[in-house]
Amino acid sequence: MPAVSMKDTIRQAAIDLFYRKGYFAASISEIAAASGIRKASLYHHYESKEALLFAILKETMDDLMAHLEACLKGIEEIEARMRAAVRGHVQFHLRRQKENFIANSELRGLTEAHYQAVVHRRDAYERVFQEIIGTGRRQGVFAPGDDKILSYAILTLCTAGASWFKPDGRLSVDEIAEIYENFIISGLKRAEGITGAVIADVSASAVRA
Amino acid sequence: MPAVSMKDTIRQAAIDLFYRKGYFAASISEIAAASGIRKASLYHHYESKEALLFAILKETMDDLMAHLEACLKGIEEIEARMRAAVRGHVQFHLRRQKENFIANSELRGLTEAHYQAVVHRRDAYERVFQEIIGTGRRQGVFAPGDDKILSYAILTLCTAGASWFKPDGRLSVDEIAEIYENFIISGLKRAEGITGAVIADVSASAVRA
DNA sequence: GTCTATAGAGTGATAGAC
DNA sequence: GTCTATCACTCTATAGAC
Repeated sequence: MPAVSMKDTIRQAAIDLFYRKGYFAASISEIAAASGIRKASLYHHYESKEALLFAILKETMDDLMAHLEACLKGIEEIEARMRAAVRGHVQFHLRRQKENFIANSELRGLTEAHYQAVVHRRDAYERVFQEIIGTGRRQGVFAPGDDKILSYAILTLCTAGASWFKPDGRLSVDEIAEIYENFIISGLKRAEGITGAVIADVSASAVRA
Repeated sequence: MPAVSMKDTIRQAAIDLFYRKGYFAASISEIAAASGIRKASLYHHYESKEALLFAILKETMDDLMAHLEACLKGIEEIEARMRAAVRGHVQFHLRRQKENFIANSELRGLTEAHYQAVVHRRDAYERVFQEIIGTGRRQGVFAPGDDKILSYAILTLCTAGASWFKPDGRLSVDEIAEIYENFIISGLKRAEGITGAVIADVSASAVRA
């Protein structure tokens, strides 16, 4: 068999184009051209443009979950679990930047059934984080708070790294992961002197409906 | 003059459709239909689809900056400034959810010149946060850290709220803003016992190139 | 300021030869 | 498994009547 199959070549070309131009702006012709074939030939490997998008998103979500489970395996202490989960999330998103970007921005291109399949996987992934946060809160390791909102906050914070990260930039994947780790653990534990007092609601005037 | 101009009606219809379907997936015909006119008539008000997108994004960015400046006006103490900035950012994003979502996801639809104009505005906005973080760090109020990365973290964290927030949901805008405020201030100050020690880099095996 | 009509290009997808 | 050719449709945008 060949080093890489045409199916994988198309996949990679699609990931690249969906990332750079967006799912709707990238055409089947372009993807085929980037793969070195004509557009009609592409339909031998994927039955539709949407099927190609779904194949990418499904595999990304499955790999993401597998990576998280591998990162958490054997770790019991709750702060260590949170650190490992954050580190794993950041690693995966920075190393597979394009796919993760697509997985977070192109869900609208999916059919209803495929959309549900991807969202169910995403929900299961988020639940792992919510469980760690809830356990830590009940153990008194983390400050009181809303598990769901905090999980969204943590996940999007790390995910966002993928949108500005440059592989040969100033900071390495692990350095960035460590910055996020410390920020998040501190945010969850709550620094001294945080009262939660509500300050004045400034200038709603500048905000329209 | 009319209560709302056709130009504004089109603007609102476009915001709604760009938000729900994405810029490329939403057509001029749909926007016109939602505005109660034919598509040819739309070109009397906006010279192209891209001009319509730019008008929305430019105004959103200008209003965002104006809102931040109003929130910070007269506040000197650094922690209070950070709280006010976060609160203002969350308020604006939750109250003008759709426009902000578009401003964060549809930049690829702009011409090069218009893209630059929006990005310059976004950079200026981010610099306000970086300045607060840097000042706080130098004053010793916040822990050592990377101003830029922390500013991206803070901004995307709050921005993300706009993607799951429901105006008549369980929590109000101000309650959400307060959760973020406390999380961020804690993250910046750093909780006790955070050493910054690097834990093992787990299972790069599950992550492909 | 809105309309009908249409230009001109590109889209996703299919038929059928090789 | 890739090709050429084409279908049926949609898209942004324009011309010109009213």
